[in-house]
Amino acid sequence: MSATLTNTGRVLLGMIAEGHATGYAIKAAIDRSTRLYWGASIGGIYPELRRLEQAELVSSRDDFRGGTRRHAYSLTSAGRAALHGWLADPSEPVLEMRHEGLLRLRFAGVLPIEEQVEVVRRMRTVHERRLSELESRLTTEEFDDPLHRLTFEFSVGWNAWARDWCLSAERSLTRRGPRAAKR
Amino acid sequence: MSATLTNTGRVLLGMIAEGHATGYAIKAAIDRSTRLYWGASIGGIYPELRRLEQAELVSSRDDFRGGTRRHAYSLTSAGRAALHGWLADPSEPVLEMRHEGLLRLRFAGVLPIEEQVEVVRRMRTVHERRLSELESRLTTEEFDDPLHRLTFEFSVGWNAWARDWCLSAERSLTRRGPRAAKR
DNA sequence: GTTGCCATGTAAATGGTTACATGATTGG
DNA sequence: CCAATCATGTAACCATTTACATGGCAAC
Repeated sequence: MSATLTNTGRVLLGMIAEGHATGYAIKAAIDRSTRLYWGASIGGIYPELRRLEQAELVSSRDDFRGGTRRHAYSLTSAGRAALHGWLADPSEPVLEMRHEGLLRLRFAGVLPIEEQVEVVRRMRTVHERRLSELESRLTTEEFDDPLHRLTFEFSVGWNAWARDWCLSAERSLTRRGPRAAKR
Repeated sequence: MSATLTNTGRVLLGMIAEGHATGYAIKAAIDRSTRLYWGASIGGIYPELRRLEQAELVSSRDDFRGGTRRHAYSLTSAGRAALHGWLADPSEPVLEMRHEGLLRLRFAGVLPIEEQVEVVRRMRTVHERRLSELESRLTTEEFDDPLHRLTFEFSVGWNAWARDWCLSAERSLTRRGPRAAKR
């Protein structure tokens, strides 16, 4: 039974397809790329790899590096099929966001207007920090895969857009003026 | 002890501050506004309300509507202080995304180029669907609170930006041409 | 009289993060 | 020889989602 492939499992399949063979290497690859829009933490990766192996979507061979035993995973044909099936799946993909900065702004009405602007400013710095980190990586890192680069650029663009939105929100809040307090 | 205020708890405080008194009404208000950037589901709301009450951040009085008992919550002064403290908190706010469309695109390299474009197209329709839903609500619904409107407009803008990004990604993938297959 | 909404609640399962533990290898 | 990195793993915990269950009220 192909049964239930978890979302973390799908990332693993994709990463293994790209040639990242060990749990450790996969984790590093996730941190370099999908973490921005789909995270996975090390504590969940190893058990999930074993589950995938049990489901026969991946196979592993022991690969000794000196005395260190590591598991080198590769896709089975069922795994390749599962990956393709997921990519071509016409069902609505998950899209959700947890944006505490926006959430704070949503409730900032209880604060005086100057502090409301501060809330947006702090929201902006989050996006700016992300943006400058990503932009510097864009120049220093190599992007082997064109789709890795493309999705990376999505993150750059979205953070830039959000920063600009914050700037314009700050202006519109300030324009309302420090004395035009919300009731 | 003010101790640990969970993120769901914070949304509840904010909603109660706005005058949404019952768990049910709070849930409805969340669905109308913060769901886009901070969800909470009904199963978690009632227990969390009781936890907040135990922590003395909110107080409830029984409010009978005929034979239906409902709990009308309001903020205590400690609750108001906790809300203000959170809003003014200079620490880095949470910002994360789960974007399956992007994730699929990240791994779409295993597919032929025409199907890669399809992956982006499906990602675009997600944003388009959201966008048209939000835009229609923008004209029909009333936005009592200006910050409710502002954060709502953020979601509109972000989905529009993402749709445009998809369109340009589709063009750049198509330009690469159906014969320039990825290695 | 029945459908749909208001209203509250619990239990189980899910999915994930964090922290801890271990140990080998590599490079300075 | 020490620190950093490679490598795997487990246990505890956490928040949240889903499903189920109950029942009154309002409108048609």
